[in-house]
Amino acid sequence: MKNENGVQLLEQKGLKKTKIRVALLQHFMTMEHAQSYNDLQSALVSEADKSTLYRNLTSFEQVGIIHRINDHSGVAKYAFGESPMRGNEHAHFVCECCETVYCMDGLAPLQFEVPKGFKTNKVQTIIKGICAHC
Amino acid sequence: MKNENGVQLLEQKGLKKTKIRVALLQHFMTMEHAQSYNDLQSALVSEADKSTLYRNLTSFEQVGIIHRINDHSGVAKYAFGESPMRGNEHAHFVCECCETVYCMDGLAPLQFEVPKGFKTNKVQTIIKGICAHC
DNA sequence: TTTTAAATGCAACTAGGTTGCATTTACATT
DNA sequence: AATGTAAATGCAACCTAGTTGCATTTAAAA
Repeated sequence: MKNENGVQLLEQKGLKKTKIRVALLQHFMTMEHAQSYNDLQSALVSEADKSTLYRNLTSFEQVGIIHRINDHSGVAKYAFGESPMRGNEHAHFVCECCETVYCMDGLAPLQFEVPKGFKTNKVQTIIKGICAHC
Repeated sequence: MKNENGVQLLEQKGLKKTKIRVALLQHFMTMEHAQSYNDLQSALVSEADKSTLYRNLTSFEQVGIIHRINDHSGVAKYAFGESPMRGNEHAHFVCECCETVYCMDGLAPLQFEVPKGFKTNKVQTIIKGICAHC
C-alpha cells in the first residue's frame, strides 16, 4: 500500500490520520527540496484551509516529522526530517537564481568560538549562491 | 561639534542631512547592539513616520552605513557598519534570553564545502545561545 | 532668493501568518 | 454498528512587519 509509511509515521507520532495530513506527509516524503506554504497549498489535491495547513505544519514540526527553515526570504520553508540536534546541524543552501532551498547534510562542522561568557545552543547557517541546476 | 562625524558621513555618502537622518545615524553610532524598527522609533526624539524611517534604513543600508540582520525572529535588525564582503562575513549571536543581537567580528572563518556544481556567494550564520549578560 | 530634486507624512495596502469559534471527523467505547 | 468526545477543520476576522502612491515640505545648488 502506497501510503503505508506515511500513515505509520502519523500513528507512531500520535497524530490522527486525516486526509490532509496523509496527503501533506506524502508530499513531503517525495519532495527533496524545502517547501513553502504556497508550494504546499498548490501541491495539495484536496485543498486545505490556510489555518489548517499552518496548524498541521506546526504539529509536524513539533513531533519532528519536518523542520522549519528560515532562508531569509521572508517566507518560512519546511523540509522532511527532524530538526537536527546541536553539533549535527546542517546548513541550508539557497539558490539565488531559482530560490530552491537544499539541506546540506554532512557539510563542514558548524563550530564557532564565542567570547567567554557566551554559551552556544544552536548554530544556523544559510549559504547563498548558485545551485547545480542554474 | 557633537554630530560632526555623523554629518560628515552623510555628506560623504551623498545623503542629504535631515534632522531624522542625523538623529538616526547618531543613535546607530552609539548603540553597540543591533536595533529593530521599534528600538529605533522609540529612540528617536523627533518621531519619524514609519515609512520615512524604513526608507532611511534602506538608504543607509544601500550606501553601507548600516547592515541588515535577519536573526530569525521575524523582525529585521540593523547594526552600524557596512555589510562585510565574502570571506569576511561575521556571525550574529542572538541571545535566547534577552533577544539581544551581537555582531561577532573576528570569529572562526565561515568556510563551507558545497557539493560540486554549487557556487557559494555568501554565508550567513546565526548562533543562538545565552549571552554574557544573562 | 529662487528652483528643484529629494525627503517627509499620511493613508491605504500587502504578505505571511495567527486566533476564536462553530462545525465536522477520527477513532475509542459500548 | 451506534455513540461519545477530543481533536481537526473551515471560516472570518485579526495581527505585525513592511511597502507604496501621492501631496506637501525641505535641503541645498544655482
